[in-house]
Amino acid sequence: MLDLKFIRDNPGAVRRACQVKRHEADVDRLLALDREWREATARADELRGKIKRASQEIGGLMKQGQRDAAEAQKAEVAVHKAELESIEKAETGRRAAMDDLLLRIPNIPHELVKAGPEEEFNEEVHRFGEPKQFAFEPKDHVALAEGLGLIDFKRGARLGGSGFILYTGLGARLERGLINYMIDLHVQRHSYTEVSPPFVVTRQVMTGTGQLPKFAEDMYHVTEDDLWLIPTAEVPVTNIHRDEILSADDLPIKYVAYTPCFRREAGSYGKEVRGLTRVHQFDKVEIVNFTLPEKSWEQLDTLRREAETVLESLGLHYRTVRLSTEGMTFASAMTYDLEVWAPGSKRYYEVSSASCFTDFQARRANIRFRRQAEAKPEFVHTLNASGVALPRLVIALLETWQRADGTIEVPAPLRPYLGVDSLTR
RNA sequence: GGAGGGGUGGCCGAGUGGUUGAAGGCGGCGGUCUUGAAAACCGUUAGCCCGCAAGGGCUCGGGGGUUCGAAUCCCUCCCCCUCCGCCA
Repeated sequence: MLDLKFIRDNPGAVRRACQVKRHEADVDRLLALDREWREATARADELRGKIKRASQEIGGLMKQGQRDAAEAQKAEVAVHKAELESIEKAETGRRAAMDDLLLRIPNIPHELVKAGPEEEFNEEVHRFGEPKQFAFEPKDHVALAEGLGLIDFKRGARLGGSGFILYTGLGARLERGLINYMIDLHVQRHSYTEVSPPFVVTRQVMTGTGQLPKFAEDMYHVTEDDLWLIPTAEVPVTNIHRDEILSADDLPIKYVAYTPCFRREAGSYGKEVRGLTRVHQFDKVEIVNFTLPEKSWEQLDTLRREAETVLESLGLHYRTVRLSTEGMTFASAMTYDLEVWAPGSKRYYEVSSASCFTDFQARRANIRFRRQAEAKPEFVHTLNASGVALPRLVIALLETWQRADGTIEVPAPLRPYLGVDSLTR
């Protein structure tokens, strides 16, 4: 969330952010409530002070045995308390309304981010390799995976319904091998600390990273316990340091985590749902950073490169685009998407989003740091990137490394993880 | 799931109704001493909200209640520990 003080001082910038990101948020109502709330608070504080002092006096009077004087004071306190209670009642409701509005205001985009729809204003910033040319007509991943017995789409759907995948044989091993390969790469080459978090989290944690309250319908919810299945490892991993004050010496903190991700994808039926392109449960390796505020933009570039390394090491052609305001998520200030080329499908697929959230998540989750021992705590900046999401990586991998006979060459770095040089029947 | 114990400041730990935002210790910071360091000694050391400021208010796991007054009493929820049961 944004700093309420910032919103007071820059309502124009906030309204503009809502507009260009296409998020409805009632800034004017928030500001009106804020004004009333501050007034009420001042009066309430005054009354509390009076009651506090009077109570202390009563204590003294009682000790001296001056009962009558004490009773008189009590009567006075009762009057103040009555007023205080009525103010507090209104205040509680107002505060709740304010918090709710505040949590629904999106982060402010960085100046470099272009305002407008994605198709027009996304901006390519980097490109690696070229679309691979074949001497034969390349198949798409569904044909390849079914031909080699890597995935059983039909039986997967039998288990979880459409959008749930059953990997079989080498397909299952490919999944596991890719996870291990990517985690090892980030740990060994990029100095990440590996963590393995819960896949189900509380409401509070979902609010910390910005999924709640706005996006409840996108997630699987265990109502009995009010627990939520994570849509990305970003959620538990960013919240590791919730309500903590870190030391500047600890920063940057870099975590890598494998988790499955669960997404209801309500309302997106019929769109891009063939094979592995859009599924309800998928595996992902995620990288998360906590940084000093002044280092976060530089860190975003590093983070993006770290994600790109995965694709490059596997010999996949991709392009990196900076998303326009309408493509970015609610909490992000700047996002790069990595889009990998899938020659059988003849199109690019998004396999990673690298985002800087500035202090937006840190403020919600109350993650702070101190520059020196006696310094005031400040909010850290949080960033994350997929490093990388599996299903679409598998699409690109199968389609890129396919041979004319329908078998798949395993890229060299992956061979130790699979124990084979090629995927065959 | 059942029984019991417990959650206090960066950490340990005292505190069972009255000026306690909280003793004491450790740690941190500043200083004295020292060629330097250590030791010793002195001082200092929570966060949040409102306010230009002066200042005021809130916070002892969360919420609610009793009371003139609650870290201290009551209710409720959460978390941790021990034992029993169940179980991968």
